[in-house]
Amino acid sequence: MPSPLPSRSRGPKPTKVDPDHLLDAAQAVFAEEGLRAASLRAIARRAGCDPALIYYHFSSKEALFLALLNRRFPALLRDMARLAEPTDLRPTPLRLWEVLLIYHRYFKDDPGIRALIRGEIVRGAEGLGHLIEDQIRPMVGSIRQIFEQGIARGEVRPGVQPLLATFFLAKMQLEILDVLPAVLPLLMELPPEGAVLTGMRAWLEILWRGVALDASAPLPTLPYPQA
Amino acid sequence: MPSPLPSRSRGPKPTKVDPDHLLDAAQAVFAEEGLRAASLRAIARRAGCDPALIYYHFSSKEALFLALLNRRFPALLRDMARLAEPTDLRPTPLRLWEVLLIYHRYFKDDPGIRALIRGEIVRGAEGLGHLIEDQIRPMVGSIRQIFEQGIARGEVRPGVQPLLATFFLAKMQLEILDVLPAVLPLLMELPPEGAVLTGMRAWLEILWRGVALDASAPLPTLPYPQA
DNA sequence: ACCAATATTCAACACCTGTTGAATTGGACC
DNA sequence: GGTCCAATTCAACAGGTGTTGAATATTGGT
Repeated sequence: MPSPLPSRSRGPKPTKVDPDHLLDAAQAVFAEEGLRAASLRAIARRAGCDPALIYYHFSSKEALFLALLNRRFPALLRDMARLAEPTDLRPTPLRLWEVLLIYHRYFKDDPGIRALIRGEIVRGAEGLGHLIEDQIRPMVGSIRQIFEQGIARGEVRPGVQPLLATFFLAKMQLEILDVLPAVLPLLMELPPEGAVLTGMRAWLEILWRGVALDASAPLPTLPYPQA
Repeated sequence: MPSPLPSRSRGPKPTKVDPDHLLDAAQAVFAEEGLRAASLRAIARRAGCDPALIYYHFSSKEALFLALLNRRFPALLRDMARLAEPTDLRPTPLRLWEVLLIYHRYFKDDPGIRALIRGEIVRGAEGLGHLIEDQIRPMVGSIRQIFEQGIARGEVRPGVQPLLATFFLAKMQLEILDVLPAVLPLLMELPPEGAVLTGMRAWLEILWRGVALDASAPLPTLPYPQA
């Protein structure tokens, strides 16, 4: 008979696929493929479900990505804002090191977001742009304040432009997280695991000597993140 | 009659579409869209011809892109190698400034290649990777030599790792060319035209103070490129 | 035991992609 | 004036993309 032979596989699964699991899969695929090349079918495959299910939980691919951003940024912004409070009287180089550590903490597992910040900003605001800017502007503001306070406290040279210094600090940290582990082993004997921390440390040394009022003053001891 | 009604538009045009014109169009589209998103149809549209014509001159999209690289890199590598010759006894900061200027000269009109260098290296060698590495390795080598000579001449701190310093110098220059003009006007009163040179200058000041043996020594006067 | 809401899949749509083979034309040479 | 080659276009292929509407199981409430 040409009966529509009921396929067994539809309907809810025994264990629900909750949206957070979808976000995990999406993050992984965005990380590997980049924002544009990551396909919903690949994300669905990773999550072990049908592409259409993504549309049950999120209204579009873009919405899925925005949800990904909103899962990560607010906490990052909070940490960054706390660090920039003027009541924090620790030496400026130490606070800048903390900035790098916060970056490291929030971005190390998420090349997808890094790629977005790195690349998509360049192309101008294509839909996502304005929202990213909303997230990035306060972050930039916090770091900038640290530099400004550093000048006011006589630790940073007055000639240094806080905004440019912020740009250098933050941009390079993204490059260190992204590119250094891939490139350093190719060109030198350093193992990839150590590359990031070695790079961060060398970077802060150069940047700090570059902006410090007294370049010959030694760096304070920098706390390393717990492995 | 169902005669095949001879279409008028085939055959050679009055003015040939030479491959170089195709490369120009490809460069423009790669620049705007990025390597992956740039379509052959868009390139053909820009060049005013049919997509199939591209396959008459180049064997594939990848070959087209490689031809683009080969049009730019050799001259860049030559300039960079000449700059790194040990007979060049000018002060190290001035030579580093020349490195930035060479970058500026060769890359300022080609965001496509910059995007490639910035992004595609990260994803590892997917076909293009190895060739890019062949072009980039000698470039990195030249800059590194300048730092090493700087140490030998007592201008650069011995503690500085030449390879990491090279990484910082070169990477940041790409960011300055790409991101700074898009971002600075958003966050500060600087006009976009001045952003690149202002950024380059501030960057060299910080980097040089960061790596110099005597951080209090003034920078030599830096020649600006002719506008 | 029924019913409604929820979570899931299937199949298709329209469109875009790199690529190719055949058809066609213009110009150069003899 | 005929012949050949180089340059160009057309039409199609096979595959991938985001997205949607309908069909279908499962679960929880009453």
